[in-house]
Amino acid sequence: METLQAVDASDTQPSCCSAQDELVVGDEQAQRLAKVFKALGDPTRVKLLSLISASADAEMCVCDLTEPVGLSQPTVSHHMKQLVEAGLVTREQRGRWAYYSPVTSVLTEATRSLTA
Amino acid sequence: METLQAVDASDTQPSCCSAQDELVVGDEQAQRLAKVFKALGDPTRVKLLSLISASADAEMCVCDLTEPVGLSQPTVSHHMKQLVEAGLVTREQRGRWAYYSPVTSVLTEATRSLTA
DNA sequence: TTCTCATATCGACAAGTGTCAATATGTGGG
DNA sequence: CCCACATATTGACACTTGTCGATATGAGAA
Repeated sequence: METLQAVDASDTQPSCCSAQDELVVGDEQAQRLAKVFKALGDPTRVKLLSLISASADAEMCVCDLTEPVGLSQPTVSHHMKQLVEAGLVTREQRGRWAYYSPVTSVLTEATRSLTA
Repeated sequence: METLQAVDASDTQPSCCSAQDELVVGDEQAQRLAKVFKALGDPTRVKLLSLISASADAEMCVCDLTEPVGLSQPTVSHHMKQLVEAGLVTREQRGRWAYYSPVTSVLTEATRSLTA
């Protein structure tokens, strides 16, 4: 099984203040940023992240997400995995349920890397 | 030929203050947001947008973009078209050259729609 | 008009993606 | 232990996407 290499916020702009400070993003950073944006390049995943962020305690399990998006449980699980791998949400197993929480900093930092 | 329906900034969060104010994005908004993020879901397009934004006058033609990304001219032209259709850049024909300028508000507003 | 050059479009191909049904994994309860 | 249930993985399928070479379009120059 491969490790889920999540992208944390600080990793989104790694060499922002290094000696070789370039205005243009490098190859590696472009790939990391694209990974984040790509995870939100599907309407279903946009809706899923929105649902999680809008929930009262910003936590939801898959069972709560399946019905709003109108897709099968395996499909929702698949989408959530991509959001986790992009670092946009975190997954916590509690009992039989998996709870997801948003990590807003990843998206805001990625956006800042392209608009600064 | 189909029209290039670009997404402008104000259209990114249309019903933000309407009577039926929902915290969760609707189907149409999810599609519009996904279209913006999807355009940045490729490392090449991330780099292209970064190149344009970093240029002195924030303007570049295709001929200047082909070499930095190391791809063929048709491929760069194809990527630029997607950025234009997503509303992330604008295209202006001046003489024989096509100049592209960044529209940062589209990305920032899209991000705000998911992090507010 | 004709030539040149910058860009866009077309056609084709390999690779990736979203979706589901079926199945596997793992967690708590009895 | 075995059962029930929530979630993840697998296999398969249609569809999309990134890329290129070849060609078309369009704008200035001669």
